[in-house]
Amino acid sequence: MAEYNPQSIEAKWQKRWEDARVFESEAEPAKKKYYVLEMLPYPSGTLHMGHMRNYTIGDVVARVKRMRGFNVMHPMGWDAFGLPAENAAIKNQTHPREWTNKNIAEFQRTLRRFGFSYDWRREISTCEPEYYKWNQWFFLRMLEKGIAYKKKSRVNWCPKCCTVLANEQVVNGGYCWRHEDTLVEVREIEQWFLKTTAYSDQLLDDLKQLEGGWPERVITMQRNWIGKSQGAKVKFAVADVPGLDPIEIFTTRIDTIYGASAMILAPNHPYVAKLLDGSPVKHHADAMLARLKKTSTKAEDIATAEKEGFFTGRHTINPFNGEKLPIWVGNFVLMEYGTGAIMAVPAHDGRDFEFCRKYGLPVRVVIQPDGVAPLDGATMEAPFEENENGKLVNSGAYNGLTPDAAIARMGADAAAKSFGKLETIFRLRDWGISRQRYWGTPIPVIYCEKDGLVPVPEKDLPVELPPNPNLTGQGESPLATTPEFVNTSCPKCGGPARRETDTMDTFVDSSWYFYRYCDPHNANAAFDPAKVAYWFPIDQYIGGITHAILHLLYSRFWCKVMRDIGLVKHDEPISRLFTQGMVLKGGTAMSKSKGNVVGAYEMAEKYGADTGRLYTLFAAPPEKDLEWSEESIEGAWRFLNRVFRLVDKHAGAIRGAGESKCEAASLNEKEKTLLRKAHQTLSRVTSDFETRWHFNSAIALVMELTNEIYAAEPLENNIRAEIRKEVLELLTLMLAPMTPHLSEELWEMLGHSEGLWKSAWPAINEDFARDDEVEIPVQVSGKVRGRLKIAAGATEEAVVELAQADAAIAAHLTGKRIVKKIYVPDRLLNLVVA
RNA sequence: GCCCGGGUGGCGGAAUGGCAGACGCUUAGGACUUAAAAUCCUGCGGGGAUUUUUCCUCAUGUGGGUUCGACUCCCACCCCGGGCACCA
Repeated sequence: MAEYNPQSIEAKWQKRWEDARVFESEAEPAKKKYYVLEMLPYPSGTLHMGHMRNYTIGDVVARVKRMRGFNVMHPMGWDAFGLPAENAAIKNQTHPREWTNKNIAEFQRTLRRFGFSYDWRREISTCEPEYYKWNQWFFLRMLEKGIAYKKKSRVNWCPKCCTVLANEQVVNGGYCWRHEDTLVEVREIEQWFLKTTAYSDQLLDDLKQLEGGWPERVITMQRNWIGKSQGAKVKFAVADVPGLDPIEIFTTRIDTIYGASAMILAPNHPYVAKLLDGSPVKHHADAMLARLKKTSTKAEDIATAEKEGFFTGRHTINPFNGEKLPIWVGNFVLMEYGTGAIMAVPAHDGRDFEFCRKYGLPVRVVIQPDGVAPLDGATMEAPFEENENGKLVNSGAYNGLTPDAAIARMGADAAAKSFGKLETIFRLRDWGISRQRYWGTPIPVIYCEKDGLVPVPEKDLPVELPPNPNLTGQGESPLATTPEFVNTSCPKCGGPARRETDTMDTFVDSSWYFYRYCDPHNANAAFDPAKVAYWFPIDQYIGGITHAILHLLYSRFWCKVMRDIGLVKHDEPISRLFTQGMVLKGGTAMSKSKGNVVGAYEMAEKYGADTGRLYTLFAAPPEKDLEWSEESIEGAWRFLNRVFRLVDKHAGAIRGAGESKCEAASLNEKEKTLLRKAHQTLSRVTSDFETRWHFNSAIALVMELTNEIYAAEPLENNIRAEIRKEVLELLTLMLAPMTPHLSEELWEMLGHSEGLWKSAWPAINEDFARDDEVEIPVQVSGKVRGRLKIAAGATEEAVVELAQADAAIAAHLTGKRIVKKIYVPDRLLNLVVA
């Protein structure tokens, strides 16, 4: 009697897989390909079971597809640049590279311990010059095309850190994450941007290509993020300050313009100061402005914040009817959206209604809903916001038009008189990629006094990070205070020049890394387009919902840029996306800071990788959150032991049985029953793997089969060795994608000299799987009153006759008339009585 | 406020409109053992009837509806989780 020893079994098979190079694959156009990918990890801390769930799901898919005959690429790499490495380096007086590489080694050790079927030859690390050289190369292409550009932009600046903070590092409504008593300032700094907005329409329209393959909610989140809004911009002249240009407003409802009661500006609109200069309200305006600006910070308050504002003392002219309107400043108008100025139409907009009622501004109805008594602006209690089921009133020449028709006409008229035009705006903004940090890709640009901005010539790439940076966490970019990096010569004139000291956002690295996997060691190009053409698009991408917007949007953008410079042919890089649920412990996501992690390596040491893998697949369906339970993992461990003992017990006899085959004709009843169960299980497990991704119910089915085999023990009394072989082999093969090490071991025990990795997914034998006899419930008026054993495929007449002959059922039929019979073949009979 | 998910035993969870609770955990009992662990077997939603057998009945957040039949479809509502949020 052997014992299940996962530690030795797992080490043994990992070595054999590696020696046989089982998971290595090459682009071979004659073969059907499958590219499965899990989001690359940021190597920090240690891997816990939350991470492993992601990789386990991907590995099951990869292994199933291999058994199905696909040429599978399944790579892994490291998102190795980023702030935590730099902060850790400052704290521990080490180099970010040292810290990062130590973590990578630890991550790799853990992933290998779990036996994931990665092609490790394709491993990439984004902090290596061989990789980030191509970030720089792409940047230069984008610079040529005008997609990369520099502009002044507002950034979050912490006066104590003396550096720029990312939005995520601004906490509690405007304070620094590391100095919670320090208010973050807004500063204007020159920053590099990528023109994602040049692709707004494509990024939106191509979402259609992803329908069916991506989760609906991810598509929705991206659509909202891009935020396309069709409307109009209209210029309103300023009435009582000479020499000021007109103020432009944005509206989606130009059809309501005759109902405007005021113009409202964002508190930080550049005109506010000009309008207030010399205004009668100047004396108290500053205090009010400060107050309005303050209310717009805290996210939670925005929902409950009351609309507030003040009159500037100035007026504007409605270009459509020449009406003189007061100009107000309001806290609910955002400078970041549209033009930072709106027209307030209280009768037809909820926010304007609230604001105008509060300050006593007039409410004028200009859209009269169909079929109701005329609305009265003075008394109405809620605005009429619909843009259908109504007609224009009080709108001069436009009276009687539907809102849609009015929008078209008024847009055209405004354009003809050049005070406005219909326009589509987007919420999406350009991607700011400048970071004033060391541990990132240097932006390959040089500033020369004579020649100005000069791109680094391609032959000089990569611009490498200096090995000994001046890392203090203080002051501006560390690169700026490292003279050997900054000082260089101009590629054009050879004169003295300075390098750009900003580095790139790490989302740049992850926007195209999956292309590099196709050709990871190419020294002459980011990749060979032919290899990418074979492997792309990615057939299945698996990761957390946390990346639903930024990473996936940037990746889509990058793909389109690459397509436009001729590197790839597809519009979208990822055909199918799967977002797995989180692993929780004590109700919250595992994280080091919460101290509730279950370490992956420790897990494998205690129970073995196969048990860890099986448990994460069994405990919940993959898209849902999973609450970690130490008791349940014992159950997974017990099950694998059970399977091991079963195979161990029969392996000797099976090996002795040689190559004899199961023949349907010669089977006895017990053999038939067992084979039927095995093939029925196979049939359902196959569909759980292929179409439904219900790994948890697939495992339940395999457990059920195992229980049935145990129930038939001692098998040797009734079931011939070749039948036992067939059944135990199916069991082994069905488990193989989930518990690959154990399955290999069992496969060998069953007498196979060739590795299981060479096996195809087993074929369902329909003859074995077919039921001769089925038990069906019989309902009388929808209530189950009995069960019948019937021959499979029996006719309705035969079944009804049997039912009427059954005493228990007949009892419910006596004295009643059968008014309807519903027979679902081999499933159910329902007799409706009156 | 809007948009997604989700609500089924003590717990995790199963169920193309067709026997609700598969499978696992927990737990109780039994077998094996000097004993324990491991293992194997059996029971385990509530209520009721019954002598074992077994039968009845209620039950998938709440209230309606469609249907011969609803965890599943439709309408309204409640609760939980997530995302977005004054987007003009």
